[in-house]
Amino acid sequence: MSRLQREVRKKQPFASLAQEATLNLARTNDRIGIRFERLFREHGLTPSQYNILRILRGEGKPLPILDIASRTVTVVPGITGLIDRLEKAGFVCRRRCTEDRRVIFVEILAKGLQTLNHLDQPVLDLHEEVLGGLTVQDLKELIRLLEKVRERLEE
Amino acid sequence: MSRLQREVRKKQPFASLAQEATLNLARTNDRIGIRFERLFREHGLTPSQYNILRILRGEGKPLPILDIASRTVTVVPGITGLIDRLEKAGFVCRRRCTEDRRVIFVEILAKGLQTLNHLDQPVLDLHEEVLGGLTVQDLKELIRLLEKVRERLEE
DNA sequence: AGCATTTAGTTGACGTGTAAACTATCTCCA
DNA sequence: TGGAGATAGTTTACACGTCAACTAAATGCT
Repeated sequence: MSRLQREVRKKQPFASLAQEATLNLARTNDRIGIRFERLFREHGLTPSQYNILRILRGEGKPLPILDIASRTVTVVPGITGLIDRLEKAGFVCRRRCTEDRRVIFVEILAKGLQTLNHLDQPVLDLHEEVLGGLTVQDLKELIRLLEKVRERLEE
Repeated sequence: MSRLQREVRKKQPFASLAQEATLNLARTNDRIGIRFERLFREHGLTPSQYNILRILRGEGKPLPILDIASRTVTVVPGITGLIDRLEKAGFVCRRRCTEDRRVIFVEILAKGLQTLNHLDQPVLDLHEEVLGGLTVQDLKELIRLLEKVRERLEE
């Protein structure tokens, strides 16, 4: 009986290897996500919010809202509230573009940058920790397999 | 430049292999999830709802609400609304236990069973499809690696 | 018996993801 | 120049996950 089978208290073995792999993937991702969520929450951020701040810092200059959305999994309408909350908390601000009054730039503020800086090392550490069970060979193999899966999913 | 790096339009290479693997995991899981979500939606179900129906069918008899919750990732309060919606849609019904009036059994109804039956083959097929890029060896390796990761996360 | 504690489940508040409909602005072209 | 269509972003409605606080019923201890 596999580890996963025990975890979900399943009585029947899996119908297929593919199914076992898919469920394993979901569960593992879930566990890892929980760890990061906790870390971000200590600094007043959710994973989505952290992600947006990372994008803004990485870009180095204000970005239109839809540009941000296109770089995340977040679908367009969700981004509005996300920016709202980041703005209310003082991490970013909105700035309407003067040439094209439809577009709104989002700029990361000092508080946002500071929070990211504090998080940098812990985030790196957590990445190492959650995958600490794997050797470098394992990691490379895992990455190879995951990219192989996505090759057919991203068409 | 890796596939993932291109996908997220990241300018810097990844800070570590572990980070690259974690993000790959998240993204792959996401893509797969979207496919299943679509399939379930065609039958009026969300992934969480489908999961609950599967648990009920697998058990073969009504289950107390908290027993269901403990078998899912769903945290207790979330289960209430989930059962509410399943009940309103006619997939399950609530039945109060007579010996212990605190517990409420959830029973899967004919409509729920029929819907699951219609989904069985498509679900199997989709599992095969999303992981169709991998050989049997790949699949076993992927499962091995994921379980290795979780070993240290489930403590 | 009687009161504190535990257990089962719900409610409410909030953050997020998704889809459809909407507003405001811009562009293009007849 | 003026109106059709495209584009940027918001609003609304709903499903879900999470936390904290709550109700109701059972248990257990004295």
